[in-house]
Amino acid sequence: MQEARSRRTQAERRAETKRALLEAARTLIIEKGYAETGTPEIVKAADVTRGALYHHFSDKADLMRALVRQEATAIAAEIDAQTSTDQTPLDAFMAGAKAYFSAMSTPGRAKILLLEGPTVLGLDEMAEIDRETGGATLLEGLQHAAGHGALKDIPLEPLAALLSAAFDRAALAIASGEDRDGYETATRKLLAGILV
Amino acid sequence: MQEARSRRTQAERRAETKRALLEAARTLIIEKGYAETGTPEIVKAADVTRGALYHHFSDKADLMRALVRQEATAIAAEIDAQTSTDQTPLDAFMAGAKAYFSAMSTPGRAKILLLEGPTVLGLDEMAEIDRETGGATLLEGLQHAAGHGALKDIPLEPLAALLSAAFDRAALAIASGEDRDGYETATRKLLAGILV
DNA sequence: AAAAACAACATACATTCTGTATGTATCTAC
DNA sequence: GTAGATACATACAGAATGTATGTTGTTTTT
Repeated sequence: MQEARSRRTQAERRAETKRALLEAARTLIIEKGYAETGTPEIVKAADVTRGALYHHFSDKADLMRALVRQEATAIAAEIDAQTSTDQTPLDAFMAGAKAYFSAMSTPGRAKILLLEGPTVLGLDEMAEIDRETGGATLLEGLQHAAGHGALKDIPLEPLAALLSAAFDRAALAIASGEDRDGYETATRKLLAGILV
Repeated sequence: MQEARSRRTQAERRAETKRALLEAARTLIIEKGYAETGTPEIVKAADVTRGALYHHFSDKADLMRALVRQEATAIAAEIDAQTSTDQTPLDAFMAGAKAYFSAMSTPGRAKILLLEGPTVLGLDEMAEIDRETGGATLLEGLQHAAGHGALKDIPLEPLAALLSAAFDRAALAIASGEDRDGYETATRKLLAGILV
């Protein structure tokens, strides 16, 4: 006869184990960084064994990959939820920027997505994850604004890359507790300059 | 009686060993990344032993620190050498940006200073190295421009951080072989917008 | 110029991590 | 209820890091 605890479906076991691993990895990696966090430590915090980890993820980097995807998806969802009705292009961009700053302020997210992620997975894969989870919004916004006559003679893809980097930097600063108003003002002025 | 090869002064031995270690580490870390490059591999390429490495550097990260300092110093020197007579603020900034892009195009530098460095040493220490090697130029330029009436109502330190991030992103793209003209044009437009 | 002192290495070792291989328990399908 | 698959556990091999200790080369002292 089985204990009452037992009788979980495979899908449930799977999901619960992966969840526990991701949560443990998230906490530890945010606290100490990817390289300084060993798999023995992760599985101990998750209360599973290394066997479970390597059953669900091909290696340690693959666990990090899942973590990055999880955070990227969460950010995209939060931003989508805040996308209000369009105003002027400038206001629309600023609304997006503010939503991004807020979403990135969830403790540890900036570290995972902007610091550890790129070195562990590489820039190319990070860019692809960004694309898949809906990160092309900025370029689309610029193209939309360009369609209405603005941004003459500015190559849009490089511009989108520059602005994206600036937003990331602002998000990192704000998430680190630096002057939020200052960064938002500077961001607005930067955007206002090119949107004429 | 000693061989002709012998009779090196301590300072010479020291300098030569450190040079060999830094060169080997540089090549390997650029090629495979910091985490994937082991100290056994580094000392083999440098033709010394791990004992020498740990005699001159407190640990592997300390070797990376020296490498980052070396590249940061080299970049600062290259930019200083190219600083021409001042034109308009916009032209002065663009001259600085172009010099930065060129200096960062030395193969591998962008990877060391913009990718591996921040994760190994942390953002705070990278910022300090930047400061020591003369990286405050951008903020000083903005303050100078602000003294002549421009940049009204824009907090300068956040703005400098945003522009610095944009420049880094451009440098990384250009060093990766992407469209240089496009990034320079976008950079100029971004600067022109705030310099009125 | 020999000896003592010191700096620059070299070697050996203990610990820890990663990934794999193999074994066991739990669940599903028939 | 039994066969097969899936989820997990345990054991192991290889490699890397940092330290402790030994050795060689250089400078200093007398």
